[in-house]
Amino acid sequence: MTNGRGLTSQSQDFSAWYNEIVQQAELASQSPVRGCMVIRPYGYRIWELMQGALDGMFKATGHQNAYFPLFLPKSSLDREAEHVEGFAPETAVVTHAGGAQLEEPLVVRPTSEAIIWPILGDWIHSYRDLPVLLNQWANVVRWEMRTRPFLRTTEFLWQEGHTAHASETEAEEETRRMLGVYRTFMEEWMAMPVITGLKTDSERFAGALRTYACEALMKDNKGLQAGTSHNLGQNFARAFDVRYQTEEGEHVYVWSTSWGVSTRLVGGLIMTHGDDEGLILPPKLAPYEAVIIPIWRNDEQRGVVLEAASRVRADLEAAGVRVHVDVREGMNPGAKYYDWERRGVPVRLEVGPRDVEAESVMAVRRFVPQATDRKTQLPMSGAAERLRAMLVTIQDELLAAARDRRESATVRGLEDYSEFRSLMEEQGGFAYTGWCGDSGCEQKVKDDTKSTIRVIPDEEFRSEDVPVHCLCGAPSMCEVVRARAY
RNA sequence: CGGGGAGUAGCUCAGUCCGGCAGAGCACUGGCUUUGGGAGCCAGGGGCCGCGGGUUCAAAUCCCGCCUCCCCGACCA
Repeated sequence: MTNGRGLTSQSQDFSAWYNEIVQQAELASQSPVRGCMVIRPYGYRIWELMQGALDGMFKATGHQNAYFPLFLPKSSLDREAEHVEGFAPETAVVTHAGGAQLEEPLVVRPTSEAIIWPILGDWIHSYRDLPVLLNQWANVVRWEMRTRPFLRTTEFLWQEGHTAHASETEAEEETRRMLGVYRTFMEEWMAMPVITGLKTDSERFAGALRTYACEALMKDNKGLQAGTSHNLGQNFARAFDVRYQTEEGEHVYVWSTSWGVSTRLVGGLIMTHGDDEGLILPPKLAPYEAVIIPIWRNDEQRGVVLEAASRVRADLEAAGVRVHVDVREGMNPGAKYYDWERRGVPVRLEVGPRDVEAESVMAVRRFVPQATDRKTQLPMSGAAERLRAMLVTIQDELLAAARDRRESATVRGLEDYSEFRSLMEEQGGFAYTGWCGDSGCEQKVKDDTKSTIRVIPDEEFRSEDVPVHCLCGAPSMCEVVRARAY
């Protein structure tokens, strides 16, 4: 592994470090097709845990799952002008099928608005049909020029929420509600702190009125757009003629939203917590929260130790802990330690003759903050309770550490452009600055520094002393968070 | 599309300059010994040397053409 201390300044090292974790933790591998990715079982399990948590949160907010087709007629994508302009360049188009040229080309969905809205039009007639609150788990294809495992792949897995509402107010509430759901998930499950806020027009979803986003800061001090929630206004309703009849008998366009997070979150997880030894997983998203390593010197000990290990496993499973006993033969305990450390398992439980003798197990943490013991001896009876408490602590400490890291890489109140430039050039990180509101100025800063306005932060993230000047010197219209980003 | 690098065993690569039996480490298979921080020994399996053409008695190696991948840009809600 490359040296972690070099990670903030040398993006090439970080890139190599990232790719190595993806491979060595067996999260993903390359596919024969350019930019596509094979998600391996261990990596997929992490995604499944994410799916489970998110899906529960969607259900709790009244959403239902549905599934819409992979292909959309090209003419359908063309219906919303801004939408087609934004997506057409990166779509894959099927021109031949069934041994013949198709009369109308089919677009492999880059997102599903253009297939969902023609269909929802048939479902929605009356104010009584609203709101429609749908979610879809699916794959989408976006033919990006440059790809990176999990962060930007040609095909990726995601969920996309699509809702229709009777009023603008309701749609806006929904947009904000789901942004909040994402934030809760990212902080409480991924232990990845985020800044929420509004995107500028240039970064807005193609076809949306407003786009909100969750922005996280990775360990190399680059930003990651972790999730977006769009208020689509009546744009898609107009484009696909989706109207409903009000109580008063009027026919009016519905207001809609869409929101999504993807397997990119797995990449975010790696770059938020990983270290020189490999992956570090927050307990809530770890395929195994604990792995038991049995240790023995001879056959007699082997029997005793394995018996004790399976007893511990049974106790932990009964307590709802995801646990695995590593019984692989012909592998030293040390080799197993390294193996599971690379894979980010939060706690390793060593069970050897000494432990059996003492009726205890040795718990060794993967993530060890300052002034914390790496190893803790747990009594064999009651190990489950102690371990559960330890996992809760680890989850909290990971979030706290990630938040500290982000804060120490955050600069506020910067008004001097050359200072800003060298900050982006050298350290990176989040910079809170003013913005005049001009998109030309936004573009110039991007060209000069490769940094972009990540969000216009929500109130709770704003600085106490908001800058009065934009980086260009003009009066500031609002505070913005700038960073180089993935 | 521009700049740079690389294609040889599952992986990482040496060998190419200077043509002469296809190599190493890791991984894999079998056996024995091991196991509290990456095990050791022995035996074995595995190759269109990216593709096509040329030069030569002889090409992984030299020449010509093509293809692919990686990195840095351009692109990216």
